[in-house]
Amino acid sequence: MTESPSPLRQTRRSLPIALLRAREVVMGPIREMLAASGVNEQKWRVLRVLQEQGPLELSQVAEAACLLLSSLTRMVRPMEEEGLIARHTPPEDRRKTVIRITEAGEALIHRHAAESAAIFARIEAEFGAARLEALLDLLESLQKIDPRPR
Amino acid sequence: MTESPSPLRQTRRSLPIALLRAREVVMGPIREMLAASGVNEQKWRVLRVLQEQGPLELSQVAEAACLLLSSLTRMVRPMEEEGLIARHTPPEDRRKTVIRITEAGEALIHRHAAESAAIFARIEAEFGAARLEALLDLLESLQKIDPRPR
DNA sequence: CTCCGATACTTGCTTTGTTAAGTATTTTGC
DNA sequence: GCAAAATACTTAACAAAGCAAGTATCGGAG
Repeated sequence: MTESPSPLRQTRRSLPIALLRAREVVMGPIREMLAASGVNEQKWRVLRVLQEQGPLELSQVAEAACLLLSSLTRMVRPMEEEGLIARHTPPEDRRKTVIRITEAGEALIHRHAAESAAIFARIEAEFGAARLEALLDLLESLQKIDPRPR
Repeated sequence: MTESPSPLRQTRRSLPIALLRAREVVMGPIREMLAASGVNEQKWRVLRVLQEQGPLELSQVAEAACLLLSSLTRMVRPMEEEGLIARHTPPEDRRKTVIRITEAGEALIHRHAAESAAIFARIEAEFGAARLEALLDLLESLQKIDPRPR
């Protein structure tokens, strides 16, 4: 096989693909852990946001949990029925919906707190705390750029 | 607002969220660009893989483009009908399906090559070439770890 | 007070992600 | 050879992502 494919073989490293794969590595074990409780990654993110930041409007939750508002809307009813969150409409602006985490929701988070911490500890140990910090710094500042040409 | 929410406000930086947001920053403009041609991000990834690596078996494409095989299977027929790729079954192993990019597919890539390059050039310029390299290195080595506890 | 544009969600529709099962071909072990 | 295991997809079914369009409030200009 002389293997000199006509395509230019640019094989430049791809940032989009690297981000996808990294996400898989990190979230795979988390998803696995959550499967036992019947919550998925998105519900987990919503609960974490509510637990860390207190009651929020749907738009704020969507922003913080990296979800589209429409996706969140569809998650809210099931999560309320499962007793994980509670919602109310503030009388001063009835367009809004504010949700908060319930005790059952907090309990669910605490049930997984140890394992979740173990997963991230493992990542930190395998990867190195310093490199993890560096990665987070880079990712954070990447978010600040405006990639639109012109 | 005294703002001292009862939840512990751990506000630890979250690797999963950071990866999600970074992906949005990078892929947002690409998706926008592709919308005009009626191809989505996944088809774009498949075409790029084929263009860079030449004809491949479905499994190999799925691996390279970060898709599940079942997702790829579903995309292949429409992409073939749109004339972007061609498929054939190698006689020496008729379980396999090999796909390659067509001229129309290459044309589509070339139509967007300039804009795509501009987007990544913009990212590189805003973010810094050295930091981009560092980020890619970190992401690449993150993929190599095994995050399962124990 | 009333109409108009902006907000904050909601819904509908299509495509994808994910899992699990199913089908068609090889390959292997006796 | 030949049944059993492995490989390489396919299909089915259902939750979730994304996008566009629709609904209910609100805030303001006249």
